[in-house]
Amino acid sequence: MSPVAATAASAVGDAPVPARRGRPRRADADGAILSAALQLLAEVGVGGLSMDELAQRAGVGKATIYRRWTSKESLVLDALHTATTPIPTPDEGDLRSDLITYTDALIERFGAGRGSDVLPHLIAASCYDDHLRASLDEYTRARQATTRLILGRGIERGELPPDADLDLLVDVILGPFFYRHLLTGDPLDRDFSRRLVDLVIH
Amino acid sequence: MSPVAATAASAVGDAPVPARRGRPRRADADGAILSAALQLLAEVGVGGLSMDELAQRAGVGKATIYRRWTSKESLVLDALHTATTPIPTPDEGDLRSDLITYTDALIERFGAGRGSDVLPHLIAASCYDDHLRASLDEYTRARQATTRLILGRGIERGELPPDADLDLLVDVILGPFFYRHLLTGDPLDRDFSRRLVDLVIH
Amino acid sequence: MSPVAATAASAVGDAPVPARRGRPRRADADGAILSAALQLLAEVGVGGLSMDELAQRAGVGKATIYRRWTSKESLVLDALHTATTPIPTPDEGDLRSDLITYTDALIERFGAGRGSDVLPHLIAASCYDDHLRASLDEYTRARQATTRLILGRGIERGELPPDADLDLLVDVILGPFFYRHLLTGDPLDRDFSRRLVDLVIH
Amino acid sequence: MSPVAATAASAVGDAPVPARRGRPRRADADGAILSAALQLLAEVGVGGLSMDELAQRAGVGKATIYRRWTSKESLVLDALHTATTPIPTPDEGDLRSDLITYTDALIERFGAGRGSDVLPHLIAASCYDDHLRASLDEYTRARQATTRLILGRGIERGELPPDADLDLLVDVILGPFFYRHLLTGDPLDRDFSRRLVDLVIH
DNA sequence: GATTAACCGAGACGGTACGTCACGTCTTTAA
DNA sequence: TTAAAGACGTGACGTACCGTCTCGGTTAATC
Repeated sequence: MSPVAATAASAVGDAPVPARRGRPRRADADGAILSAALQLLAEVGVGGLSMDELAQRAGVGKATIYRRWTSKESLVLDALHTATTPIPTPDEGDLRSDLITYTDALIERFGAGRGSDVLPHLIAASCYDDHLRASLDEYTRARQATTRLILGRGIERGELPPDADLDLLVDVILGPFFYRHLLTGDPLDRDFSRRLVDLVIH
Repeated sequence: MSPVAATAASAVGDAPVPARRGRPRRADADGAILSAALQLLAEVGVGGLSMDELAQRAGVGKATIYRRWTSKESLVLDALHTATTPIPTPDEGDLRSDLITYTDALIERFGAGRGSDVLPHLIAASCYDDHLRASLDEYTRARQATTRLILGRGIERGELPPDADLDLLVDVILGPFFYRHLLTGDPLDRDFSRRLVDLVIH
Repeated sequence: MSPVAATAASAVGDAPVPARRGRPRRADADGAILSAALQLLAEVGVGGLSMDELAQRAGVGKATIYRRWTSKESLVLDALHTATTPIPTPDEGDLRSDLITYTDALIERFGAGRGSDVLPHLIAASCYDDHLRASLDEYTRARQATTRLILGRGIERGELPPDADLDLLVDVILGPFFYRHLLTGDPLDRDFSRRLVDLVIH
Repeated sequence: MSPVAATAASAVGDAPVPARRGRPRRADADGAILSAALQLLAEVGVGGLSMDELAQRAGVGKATIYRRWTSKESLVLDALHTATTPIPTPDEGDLRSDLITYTDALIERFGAGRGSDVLPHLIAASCYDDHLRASLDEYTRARQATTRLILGRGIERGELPPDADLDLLVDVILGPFFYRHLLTGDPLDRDFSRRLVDLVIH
């Protein structure tokens, strides 16, 4: 989730200044808040992160936080976003290699937060918060799109039959990762990703 | 999770009676608490379930609850357990039928709690509570065992190769269900389970 | 006891304004709390006064109360203070008259709270709470000072010998009142005060 | 307060045994409870004395305590009683000496419990508990009776006028002690008792 | 000897109040 | 107008005691 109602002068061109009146928003507040949030996340997890503590660490008023994010969780999601470089879509000319490269990257990402309460907490919170649900969905959709892109290239290359059920294949590849991460706790390693990929593409 | 410090004569033999001293626990309190919890769960979800309200509805002191469960979530898990008949392991002499029967039952179970915050909440809470984690794992393991049993029969019948990677197949079948339920929100229906099963068993 | 951390410009000079930052304390909350406390005191005494009930009656959060007073008892003392006009120091030009006037006023004050648990409760609580002890002492000292002032004027007028043991006389006059009020329960009436005063000043 | 419903064969004579049926009360339980109470009183005062802790220390069930005393405070009063030898009535043939001897003894008794919350707590509790009030009154009356006896002897010896207001004198002597003990905290020492006695008897 | 009744220690019971914490909002003064 | 500060009302938390009530077991006096 992006900051709410960002000043969004954004676009390159001229934009004769939106003529915002009053004191301008502190430019560095977003950064201060997000990095304080990351620090706290690492220390106490989402469950232990209190907005009072966060505001104090960021040297910011609580209202400033609520002016920019609608909830703790959407802020957390943003914080993670800033700290996370997107996983690139591999394109090595070979379906199996691409899938393995991508799933290995996924594993690494999960591994970093192993034992963390972040994703579980966000999923739980998204039950009550539509904005958060939407933001979380963005990430989910992005991962699906990447996987689907890889699979699509496989079809183009004839590595998969043209009528392959891509929607299903995507879920079959990604589902087991999240299942293990969230529920079984079974190890997510390179061996697992290879066996999974080989199963899916025969 | 079973109530804390269950009488647990447990061990096989006769066990020379633990000779429980003091006033015994009210036998019907567990039931009263659990059914009040189920009622509240249906009304307000896990997030809205307060221990004060629960104690009042169950006609019980708060201490009585905390004496029997270590946390709200382990209680919730217990409540769900009492309200849930286990999904039987189908055995229709045919791998595909068995898998579809089982996954359809899973879907129905998910569907019953659609939009519910229960599973997400339990997963999140299990990050902080080892007992809860263990209890939740029981359920997870039970589903895996059932699936594995179905697949094992398939091997016996020659419907799967004898060296099939059962661990992986189990995750490939169950993973996508939880992935959709927890993350994508995509529909879980009979069509999905058939496509998934057909993919997995060729 | 005054509210904790009172704005307390206090000091003599101009004090360059403490420049209190943040939202100021609700000005009327003290009054609302104190008058709700008085109402509850009259209904249920100190022992029956619960902070939850008090907060609700005052239309205030519990935290707001705890922000301003350290304990129920110091709050009670404050409440009584606001509801109590100080007993004026009589000055009728005659020692006996002054003492009787003052002791009669004391009796009336005691009588108002007859059967009340307020003073006993405050004395007991002051064993654990130094702030409360100090506040309670203020009242005690004020009564002693008034009595001593009356006696001092008596010395000036020659009604008492110049070397009279004022400290002792003060305790001899006030002690029996509290002794009866707290311990014996014997009546505190005008007759008693006259006999006491006559004994003390011969 | 004596133990509730004491077997109370009491009266000297015959009393052909009340023929109590059932198991007799444990003879040593009273002692165990009282001494545990004294120990706890010294450690944490009346306010910090919990019945659970007391029962545990005495190696006794809570019901056993409540069978013998109606309240924590009456038990405390009893405990103090057992630990306290009564102050003897001095009779040295001289009013001043007798009073000073007695008041010095009183001071010593107060001094032992200096800073203690016992008397304040008992006074406060007696506002709600009539039994306790009565028990506490016994002590108060006993002190008054002793003082009055000393003064009466003084009248007999002609050291006080025959029409002296004994009720008042008693309160004038005892009142200041309790006033200082409970309210002012001023020192209670031999000097104080001498000055007080000399003031009262001229 | 069997029965009965009151006691015993242990500890669970329904309650009530506690003081703390975090929430998201509101209200100041300052920039 | 936004900022930092921090007080606000709300409401849940888990704990600590209260005084009562079972339990399974004694320990007498009565039958």
